[in-house]
Amino acid sequence: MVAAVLRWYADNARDLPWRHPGAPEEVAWPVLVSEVMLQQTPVARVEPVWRAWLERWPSPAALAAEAAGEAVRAWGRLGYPRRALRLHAAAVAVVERHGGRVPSDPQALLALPGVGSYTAAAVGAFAFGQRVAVVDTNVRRVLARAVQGRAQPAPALTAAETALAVEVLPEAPAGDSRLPARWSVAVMELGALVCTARAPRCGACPVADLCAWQRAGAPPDDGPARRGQAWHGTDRQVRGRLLALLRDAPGPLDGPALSAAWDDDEQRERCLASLAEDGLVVPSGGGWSLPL
DNA sequence: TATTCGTGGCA
DNA sequence: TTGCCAAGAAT
Repeated sequence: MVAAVLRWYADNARDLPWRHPGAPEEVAWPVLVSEVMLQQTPVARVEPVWRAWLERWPSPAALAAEAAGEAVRAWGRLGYPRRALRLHAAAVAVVERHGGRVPSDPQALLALPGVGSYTAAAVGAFAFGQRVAVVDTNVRRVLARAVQGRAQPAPALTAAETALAVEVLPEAPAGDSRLPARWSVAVMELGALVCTARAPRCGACPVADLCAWQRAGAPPDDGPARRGQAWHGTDRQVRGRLLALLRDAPGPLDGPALSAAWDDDEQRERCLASLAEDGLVVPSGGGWSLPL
């Protein structure tokens, strides 16, 4: 399976800018930025924001020197804007705790704001070439099908899935220390381009012949139905509208200006309060602004 | 462990 | 058109 997937990746990998090779100290920050932006966000929407972000803040120190609100503004419409705040906080932590260099130590990475088990592993593998299991939704889906014979992975990451990812992670042969990391990105790419959630292109899959799910006749998902994310009328929608107004405004906005975001006064105020609690907005001159 | 947290494209 | 889903993290 390893050789087939690696061959497929060599021929089919997308040319994504954060994958361009380089010394760890050169690529660690770009990789970290990409991984945080890619959390729950499609590649196509990340790429232009990532380019502008790194042009403006080519190092953690550059970002750390700016107001957090500028990060929120530059985040644009990527969604989950708390990630922008956390990435800014991570830059500050990198400067304060690691001399401005993104750490390679897994525990140090995990300790950074906005960096969880996936992102820490991804930075370790893709920036530093470490042999660590990178378990994202793509990897989980590919392994669920190819190895476990299931249509979809469990609703939440389980210890068994992590153990399986560790089990299939290849050793680095002599002279190719980065092969385990390449395996991880290859499986992710396979999940993103071929072994997709909805309509997998099994005819184009390099491991279709040994896929447990295919061999079982591609049975439908037998797990519990996933509950969709509500949107219309939710606090998320209201928070999104409020923040959109503030992103597009040069300075603070007062109550009347923000009332344009949502008619329901009670819900609007509640959401404003929750945004303030998250640090995404701060009181400013009787109104509100992005954090300073 | 289950929820919460944006946004927009696509089937 | 509506629901699904996209390189998760924090609580």
